[in-house]
Amino acid sequence: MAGSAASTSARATTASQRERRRRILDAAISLARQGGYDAVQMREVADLAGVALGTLYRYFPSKVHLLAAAMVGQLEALHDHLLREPPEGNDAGERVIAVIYRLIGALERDKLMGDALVRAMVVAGPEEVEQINSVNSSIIATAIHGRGASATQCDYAISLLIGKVLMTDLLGWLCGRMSIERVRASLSDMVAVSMAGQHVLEESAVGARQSMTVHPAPD
Amino acid sequence: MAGSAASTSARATTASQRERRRRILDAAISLARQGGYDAVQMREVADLAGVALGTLYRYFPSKVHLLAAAMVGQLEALHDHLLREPPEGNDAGERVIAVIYRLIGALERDKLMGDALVRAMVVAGPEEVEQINSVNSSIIATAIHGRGASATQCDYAISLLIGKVLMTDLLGWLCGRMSIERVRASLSDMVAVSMAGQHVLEESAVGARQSMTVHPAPD
DNA sequence: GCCTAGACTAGAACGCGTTTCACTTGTGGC
DNA sequence: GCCACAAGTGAAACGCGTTCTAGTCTAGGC
Repeated sequence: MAGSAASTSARATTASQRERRRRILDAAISLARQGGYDAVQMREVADLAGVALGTLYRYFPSKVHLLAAAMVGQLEALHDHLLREPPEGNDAGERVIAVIYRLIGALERDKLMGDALVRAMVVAGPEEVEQINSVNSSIIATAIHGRGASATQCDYAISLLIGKVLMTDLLGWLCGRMSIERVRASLSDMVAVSMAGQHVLEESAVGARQSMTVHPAPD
Repeated sequence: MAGSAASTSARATTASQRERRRRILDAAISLARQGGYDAVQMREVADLAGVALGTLYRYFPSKVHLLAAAMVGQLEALHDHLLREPPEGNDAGERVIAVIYRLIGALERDKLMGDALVRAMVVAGPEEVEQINSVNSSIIATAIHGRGASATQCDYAISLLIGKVLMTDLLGWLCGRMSIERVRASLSDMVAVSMAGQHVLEESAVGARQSMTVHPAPD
């Protein structure tokens, strides 16, 4: 959904292959949900999905790839959800906070899965992270400009920065070194500072990052 | 800092034990320098340090602990260096950028070691990260207020945020998903935005710290 | 001196991600 | 029908972090 078909289409050709791929991802999510990163063991995933270990590795070349793909799916689901029920708030800051809190809430409800996904993404390779960042940033950018207006490059640069702090804080929380309150506080600070300071990026045209492709807004 | 010995003293009692500990850390750094995270293999470290594997694990309960301890040492060395030759710059932003660029330069010169240290710290536990963040943030905070003035809570909150973006970007660079130019650009953005927007934290009495009062969780 | 406790050593063993291999299955082209 | 080749299977094997075991060395108390 939300263009996910396009992002994962390069591989699966046969219907049964798409089906296998889905079963594998489901198995991974299921294991993640009940035991976090460590519980997602490749042999277990293969068993649960009903495929051989070698097949699992043919579909996902490593555990990190597997979890990154799972994360993309989850984020796209969140994005869909947000598009259907846009965040409320009068200014950009409020909307961004609303979105972030919704995401944190989701992770709190499913902390173990969050653990698996975030820990995987930290060590993921360029392509996976690019995909994830792309969804991630368009979520935040969408919140910044609200519905209707289109995201500027500045919006995107800001949302990248916020996304980085978000990721670090989530990781800190999941690894047990930050309380959820401190995560919320840190992100409130970050959003407040960003909103207050973002004008400097507009002026200086520093935000011209060409390699960033904004996730296409689906309908 | 110069008193770095104090921060690691809790353990070693005998002189020979301090000596062993130092040999182990040296071995780890040496291996890291020549092959990055993956080259720091516990058996190799033990061999190179001339201790048994069990002994290595008695000193450092895991590879991550070992590398985190090594990182603290390196950061303290950098901090020492910075205290001796403070960063130049007329305003806080320039000084922070100067410090960050110096750090990036050091890592560029020794990329493999950076890889080992940063990747370890990402998954390190609370205590280790606390130590590292502490040094890290005081480096940035020192740069913000320049020599003489004392760091405010706001300075500290800002330096925490910058440190998070810094860590994420370094990780992105070391994992090959960001060019060094993009790292520099991202951090320039971050520092610019922070300096332009930090006043909002001063006003709001730095709600940032322990508890969060402002936004009720939406959803 | 001897004795005990704890530190050190050498090395085997375990767990899990990953790779490899020999074999079977199924699917499109003749 | 048949062939060939990619995809899937099952299981063994490898690498490295980590743990465990059995034996040795060393320092302090009697």
